[in-house]
Amino acid sequence: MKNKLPKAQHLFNLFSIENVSGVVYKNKALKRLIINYIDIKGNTTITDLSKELNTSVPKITSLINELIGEGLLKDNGKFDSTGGRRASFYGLVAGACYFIGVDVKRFYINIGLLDFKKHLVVLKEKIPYKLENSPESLQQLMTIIKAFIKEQTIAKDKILGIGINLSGRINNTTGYSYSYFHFHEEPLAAIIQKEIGIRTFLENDSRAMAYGEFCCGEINNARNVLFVNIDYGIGLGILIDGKLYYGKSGFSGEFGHIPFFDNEILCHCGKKGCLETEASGLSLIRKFKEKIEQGFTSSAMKKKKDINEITLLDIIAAAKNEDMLCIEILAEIGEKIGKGIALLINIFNPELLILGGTLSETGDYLRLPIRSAVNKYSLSLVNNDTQLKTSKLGEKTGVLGACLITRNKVFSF
Amino acid sequence: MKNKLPKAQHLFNLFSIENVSGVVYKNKALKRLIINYIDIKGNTTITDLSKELNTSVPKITSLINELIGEGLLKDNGKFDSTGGRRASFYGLVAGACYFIGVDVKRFYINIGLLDFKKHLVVLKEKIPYKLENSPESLQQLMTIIKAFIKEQTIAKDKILGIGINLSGRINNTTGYSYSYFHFHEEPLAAIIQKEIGIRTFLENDSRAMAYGEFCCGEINNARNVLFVNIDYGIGLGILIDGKLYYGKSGFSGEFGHIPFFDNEILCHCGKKGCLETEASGLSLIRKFKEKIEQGFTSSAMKKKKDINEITLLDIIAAAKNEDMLCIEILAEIGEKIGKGIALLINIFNPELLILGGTLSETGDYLRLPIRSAVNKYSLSLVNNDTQLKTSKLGEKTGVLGACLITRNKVFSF
DNA sequence: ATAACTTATTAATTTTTTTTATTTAGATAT
DNA sequence: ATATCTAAATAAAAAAAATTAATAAGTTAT
Repeated sequence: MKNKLPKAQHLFNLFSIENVSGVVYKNKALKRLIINYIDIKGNTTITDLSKELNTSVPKITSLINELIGEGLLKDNGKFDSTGGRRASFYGLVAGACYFIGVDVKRFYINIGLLDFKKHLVVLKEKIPYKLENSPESLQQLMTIIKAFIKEQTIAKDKILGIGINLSGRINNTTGYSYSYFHFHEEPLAAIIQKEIGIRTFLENDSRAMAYGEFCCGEINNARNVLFVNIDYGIGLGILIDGKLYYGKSGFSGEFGHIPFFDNEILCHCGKKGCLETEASGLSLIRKFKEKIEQGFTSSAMKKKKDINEITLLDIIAAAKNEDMLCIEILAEIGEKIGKGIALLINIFNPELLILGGTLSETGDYLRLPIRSAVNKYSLSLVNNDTQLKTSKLGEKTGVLGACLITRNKVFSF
Repeated sequence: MKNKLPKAQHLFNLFSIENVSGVVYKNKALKRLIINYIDIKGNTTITDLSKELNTSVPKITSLINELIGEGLLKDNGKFDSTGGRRASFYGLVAGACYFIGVDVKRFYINIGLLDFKKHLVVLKEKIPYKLENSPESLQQLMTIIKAFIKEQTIAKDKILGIGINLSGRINNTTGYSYSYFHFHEEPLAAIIQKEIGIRTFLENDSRAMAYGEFCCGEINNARNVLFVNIDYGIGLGILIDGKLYYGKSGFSGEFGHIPFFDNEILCHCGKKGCLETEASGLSLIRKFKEKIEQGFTSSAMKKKKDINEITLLDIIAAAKNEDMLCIEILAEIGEKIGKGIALLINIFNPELLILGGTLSETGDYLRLPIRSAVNKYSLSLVNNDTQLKTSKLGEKTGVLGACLITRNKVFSF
């Protein structure tokens, strides 16, 4: 039994509780709890587990030994003494299994490989790709994923799942995507899974980023966290009591399309007055164009011939280079985003609100107007509770989230 | 042991898991699970519990017998046969303990007594009371509660807790009320508890109503439910996965004070442009006054000399009597509330949204404009998921919620 | 009416788990 | 360096719980 490498099917069986009952069921459940606890706490001792899980030391000992035999845990040496005999501590085996995360952006893809210990062992950023709602674009996406898998040196059957982030309406349970690649009767997740041969899960991009940030960012034990994804659109990931909130069909967090303005700007969702029409990357670009057409100048235009080629990254770069026009528009947009965020704080009273997404990388140019609008527009007793932070994980966030959500799905954590 | 009536302290001990471990802990935990399950399912059989809790039949049998001895459960006869020997079914003992719920409204109080089986055995509606932020008003509230307790014929020590609903910011964990009766260093809940001698918990009114509706209304197994309390103000109770959502300090659901309008109307919270300034009972009354002052007529004014004496109930009554002015204003307000609700639906993608509170009793006059605004302003894919219902529990809602939340607190369900 | 079949309950047996006692390993004080 | 203390790990004993078997109490088909 010893040193037997765990394969995909083997691991699924370890945790599946179908058709089991009685002692077998209880042992499986306990093993899952052990893994879960070590997953959160890192290395742990038998005594600690015994207290935490209200189970006797000998029982924990025997389960731990089984888990070691199954290749999921290992003995990582001894803790420093707490006055008596030193305790062995046990941790997850990093190479027990792997997960792939694919973060699909508008103009590129980030893709990564996560091991069992939640380390992102491979991360490829900004692979050129243009997200379009066409079968060709979907085919291209799958080609990129397959190429990535081929590059990996680990045993392929140790890859237990693929998580893919898309923007728009995604039902994570059924695997349907409604905003992109909705060509067939079959759920998109199933189509991709068939093509690649590994269990595949879809997730809304903002939600995945929220989870990545929650697991790997500085969250100081916060359990109720909002993640605002400020990109071309504006998305929201909601964590309640440490768990992602989906809503009935996984459409929660459509923050960008709340009716917030009394304007006549048509949103790409078909409605008017959406928050996104005046507080998003898209509206930033629209305002930038208007200003340029009015005769204003900006360093962002230096390298471009056509104004339609301007991307968010150009404007961010220009702002960082002290370009006045870009800084001004950012402040304008920030004030409106902040008003929207004030609304969220009033409704959720969260411990932490994280600003993420491409636009959040402009730093203070966006953060300061957001912060002052939040103070202005939310109840002070409520907003005093909320820490406002900017994501520090950058492009990693979405990939991490995709991997971690997949990991949870596979193990039903 | 048999027929020993449970007293308050005895019941607390039954469920407290402090300073216990090992087998004792596990048995207590299992007993709690049994009670919990019967609480939700109603009568249950030993076989059913055994499957549900993954515990052997003999073990469940012995625990059930203990619980019967402790006066919490009783044998309620036999189920109809399912093909073989008929199973005994066990249910809660209604009179095992009681809880008091106090729903404090602006101009009256509703108060009730709930038994262990969640039946509201006593309900006194509309006890005259004027909510003012003064020590006298607090004293009067406590006097009413004490009088109510005195009236009850059950053993006083069977009343395990009192729940009190107040509007405004309430921290249910610490027992502080920030909007009303915030006179002392000590939490308000502790002050009342000391005066009355029974464990006391505070709750935000909308949240309590949400919970009352969730437990006793028609919710069709929905787990993510929003309850919009349309009264003088506009509140929101949020249920996520069947549990009340509080936020960091219990200030979640400040829906009435989201920055939603670009107006100059000063809200009682101190800010401008709150949803409440144009979509609430207060704004309804303000608009009504404006119209009357402009020379419009209404049957609601017939019985009143002073326009300042008009209450929400007057306007509701007039609308039900086909008063055109009131109906028009209701439609106007409904449209705005609906726009606010559209926002909630986009963010929460709930299975169910319940309209409650005094104003919801106007029926279609308010519901129809709300419904059409919801369709107009929320994403159709998202709002297709959401059932919109009007509360049918009426004044009971808040009292039920207060009792049930207290019951959960006492038993840490 | 009786046999055959279901399912619940109870009793007996076996297995599992906890508890308690013992041993091991290291820290600290003398 | 040795005795004393603390805490972990292991072993043995005791208790608890799960199985399995047996019985009870019904229904349904013949």
